[in-house]
Amino acid sequence: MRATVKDVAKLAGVSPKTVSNVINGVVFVRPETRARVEQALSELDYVPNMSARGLRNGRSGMIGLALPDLLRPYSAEVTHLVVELAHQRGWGVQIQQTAAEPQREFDLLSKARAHLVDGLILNPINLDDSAVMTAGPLPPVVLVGDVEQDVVSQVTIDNVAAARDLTQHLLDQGFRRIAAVGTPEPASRKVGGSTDAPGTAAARLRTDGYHEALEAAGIPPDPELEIALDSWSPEGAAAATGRFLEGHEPPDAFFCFTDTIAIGTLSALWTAGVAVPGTSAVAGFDNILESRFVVPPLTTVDFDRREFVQSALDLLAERMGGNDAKPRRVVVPHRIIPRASTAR
Amino acid sequence: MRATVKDVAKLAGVSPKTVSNVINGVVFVRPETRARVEQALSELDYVPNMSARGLRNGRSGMIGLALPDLLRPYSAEVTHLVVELAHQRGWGVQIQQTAAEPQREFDLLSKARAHLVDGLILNPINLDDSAVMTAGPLPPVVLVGDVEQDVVSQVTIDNVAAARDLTQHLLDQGFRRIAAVGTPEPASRKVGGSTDAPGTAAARLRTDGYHEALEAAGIPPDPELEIALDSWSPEGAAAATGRFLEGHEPPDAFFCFTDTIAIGTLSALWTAGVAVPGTSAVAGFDNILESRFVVPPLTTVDFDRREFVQSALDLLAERMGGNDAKPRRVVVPHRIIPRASTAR
DNA sequence: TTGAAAGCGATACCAT
DNA sequence: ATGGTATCGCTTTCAA
Repeated sequence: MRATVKDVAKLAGVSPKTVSNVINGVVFVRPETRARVEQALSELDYVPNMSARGLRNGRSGMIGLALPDLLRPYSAEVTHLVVELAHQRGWGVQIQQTAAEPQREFDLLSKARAHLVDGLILNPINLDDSAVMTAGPLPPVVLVGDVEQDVVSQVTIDNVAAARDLTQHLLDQGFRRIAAVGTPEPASRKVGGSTDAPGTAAARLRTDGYHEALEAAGIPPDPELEIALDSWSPEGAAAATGRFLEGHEPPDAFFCFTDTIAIGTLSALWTAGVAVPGTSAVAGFDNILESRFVVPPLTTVDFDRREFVQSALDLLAERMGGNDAKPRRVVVPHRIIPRASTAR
Repeated sequence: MRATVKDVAKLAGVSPKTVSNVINGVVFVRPETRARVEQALSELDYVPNMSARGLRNGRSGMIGLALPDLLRPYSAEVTHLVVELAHQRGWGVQIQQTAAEPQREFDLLSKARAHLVDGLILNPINLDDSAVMTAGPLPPVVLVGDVEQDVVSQVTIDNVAAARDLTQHLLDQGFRRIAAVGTPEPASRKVGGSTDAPGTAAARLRTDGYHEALEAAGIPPDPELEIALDSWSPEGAAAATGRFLEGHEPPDAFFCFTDTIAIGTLSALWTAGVAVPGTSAVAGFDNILESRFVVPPLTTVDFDRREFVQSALDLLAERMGGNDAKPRRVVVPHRIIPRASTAR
């Protein structure tokens, strides 16, 4: 059986309270008492029982992280940073994937209220389905990503501006016929009751920015050049781009709504024998680690992911501190990284 | 204040025990009693306190997952599967990254003994530093990956055979001068006290397989063709491959010890203007999702990741079930996926 | 500064 | 089938 504070107290000849004081190091303990307790602590190889501590304190020392799809390199980068930066604050991270069923978000909310996690970082697919819009008291929650709301704190980038800037970069390169890959399903094709494809909120905002830039350049958006995807994956992008190329001349450029999509599009173009750069250009979004190393290196939208995650944790800490101030919204700046994939 | 079993019991006019019985649904409860309790449950929006339950039951319903580096697409795939398959068993997943400091493995072990997690899936970098080799009783642990041990259960692939098979594939394609990227630092270059580079155990085993295949073909391994890396990353691989190309003619083929490495090597070859396939071939290891979509599509070693993770969870469940049988070892089969990157 | 005792919330044993 | 009660391990009043 594992040692408890009582065992330690008995061995050290003190009371459980004193042991607790030593462990938590808040009040002053006489050095010799402290030494005796520490001796007993290590002698018995004492490990505190977190469940008991959590029950007593009402805090678990863990936060939850809910991402739509853990499979993507982007998710890996976010997870990596959340784990590292949360660790610095002494928090553990429980991870959850929500794309499979929106229900999962509610599960996590429940777990939060069940005191299994003290707070939540949530990347909702779209706000309508999101559990945060539910009635009732919320645990500390911070949203990352694209949905529009002011119920809880949020960290995001300006998707519309970023998409506009990237499209502008393509226009500046002299490209006129610019396809967008990852746009939302056209309304006409939406079937009632079906779940939206992943990334819907981002898809809409990025499409808006793309349209704005085109229109500002006097180019009417062409629905034929908007390629919707079942999923924001290389598979989906390669398949959709391949089908597109069967029915259309290669456009001057493809604006892919994530780098992961761009990898699929590049693959389809390679298969079809379309030169990149040369015949078509390709740009992505997110600046994942791999995008510098794909062939050709990928022009993309970058933002400081560490700052992004750090902000999320700051906001969460604010909430967890019992701060009832108005939810805050942090917008992390972005910039275009031009690389060979959009060279002329 | 949130409702407790007591509150529910009072409202339903029953005892806490009955409420517990209804919630956990083990023993029979009279339908009308059950109905009253369920009514009260939802009326008070009851959420069980996991800390309390954990304290009482000695189980938290969570498992820990410790990977060296969460940043890699491979880690993302493993994490994705662990979360999904653990969810099916009703387990939550707490995630930890260990490459930064080996210390972290001990932290997780501690957390396990602190009953914050009921079991652990550990991918140790190398066994020497691993916390599982420490003395003392271990919580339920399953190792995934490459180290040789028989202290705890383990799921792995046959790295030596896989590397041999892949090298043989390259030989079969007619390549003779085959470089390996990701080999362990030569012993002479190891500085005392410095931490091993990530993936050391795998690096050694894959190097062994590579050597075996070469020797079987009558080709003496050439240390000049063994390219060590600081880290198994695209950056590291691109830099090392670039340096290699400055001093050497391009070899017939590069055997990269992960797909992530291969992406970096492909990038460096592209930058140097070396045709792939054509002048050099490139092969990877792991068959990450992206490898089918890189340019050119990457020959690699595949194994069923779902089976891999499912086995790990099976083994863990065995341990967590209090089974004290001998640790088991599951070897998941592998196969070579030939793609364009090693075409002649 | 330290000790004694109560209590966090859920569950299991022992009754009935 | 259900109720009373002790208990898990820790922290925190309240006293001394």
